[in-house]
Amino acid sequence: MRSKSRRVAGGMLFDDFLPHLIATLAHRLHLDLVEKLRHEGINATRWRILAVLAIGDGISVNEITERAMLQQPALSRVLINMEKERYVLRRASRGDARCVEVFLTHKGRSLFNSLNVVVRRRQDRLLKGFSRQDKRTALRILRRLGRNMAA
Amino acid sequence: MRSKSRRVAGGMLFDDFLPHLIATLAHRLHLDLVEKLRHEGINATRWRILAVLAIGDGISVNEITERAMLQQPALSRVLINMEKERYVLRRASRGDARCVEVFLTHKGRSLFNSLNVVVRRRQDRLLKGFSRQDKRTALRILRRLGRNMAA
DNA sequence: AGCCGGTATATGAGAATGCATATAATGGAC
DNA sequence: GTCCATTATATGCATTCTCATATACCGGCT
Repeated sequence: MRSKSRRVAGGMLFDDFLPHLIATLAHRLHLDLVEKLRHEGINATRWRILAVLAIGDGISVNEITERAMLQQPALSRVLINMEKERYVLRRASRGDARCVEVFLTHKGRSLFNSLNVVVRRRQDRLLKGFSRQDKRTALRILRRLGRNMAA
Repeated sequence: MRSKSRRVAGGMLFDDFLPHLIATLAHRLHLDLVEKLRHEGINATRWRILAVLAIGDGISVNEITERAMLQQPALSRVLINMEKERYVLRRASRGDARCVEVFLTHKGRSLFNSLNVVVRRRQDRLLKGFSRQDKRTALRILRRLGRNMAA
């Protein structure tokens, strides 16, 4: 890569833009997802919520907040709306009346499944040209980045 | 990785959540950046704009729209605000009065430079534990993903 | 010159988000 | 039981984003 000495306009070193590259990638990944979902009338936030619930529902708002990396007030409102639209069901916990337990409805689960089909199709495009080996490497690196960030 | 046959709650295949993993990574990258910048009172959108202009300014709003991957109305307003705060300078193009040419002011450029220091410091944490070789690989993969998406 | 389709930017209205704070419920000290 | 610090969720307000549309300007045609 030899980026250390590559220059761009203004005499800045290319390395100075590495953060920009990563930010750009993150934004691209986001836009890619958003575009996939727009036709289905759903946004990235809701999609992450659906995925979290598909992995395991009956969890509290707080729990979803952490798993979907959202802020609690935002999540609270989104869940209320998603309940109005019958994608999820909110129920006060028996044990602790402060907690709201959230469940995927059948409608919500089948939305997630059908979105998954669409999303995976485009995901394939993202990995176009990657050999099996490349994919393994990519996944390993992405996970590692994720872990470093979570730490 | 053998993800093909790994199962999670609800009998779904692990692969079904790959898109979720990628979306999660993108969101994490975004949050990481946002956190880095919050203390400086700036958001991810403005940071990408500063980076684009630092690479080369005197370009039109349209041009920035593409390079920073924003929607034009959003960019228009942000630039107006950034001009009020003296980070950029907007000037009607001499050749084509429809176009607005945008320049970084000295204030804007030094903001970008100081942000870059902060951002790169945390970037290092992101790559903690990566050997020189690993970094090269990571960069290669990130670029490749970016290219595939842009295509 | 005057009209017109096309292009660049701005603006308006509504939804989403972030931050601060209010409400509701818990568990424990007394 | 009652008071209080703590936890879980909801709400208010200001800001930002998205979508649709308006305004301003260009270049070519007549």
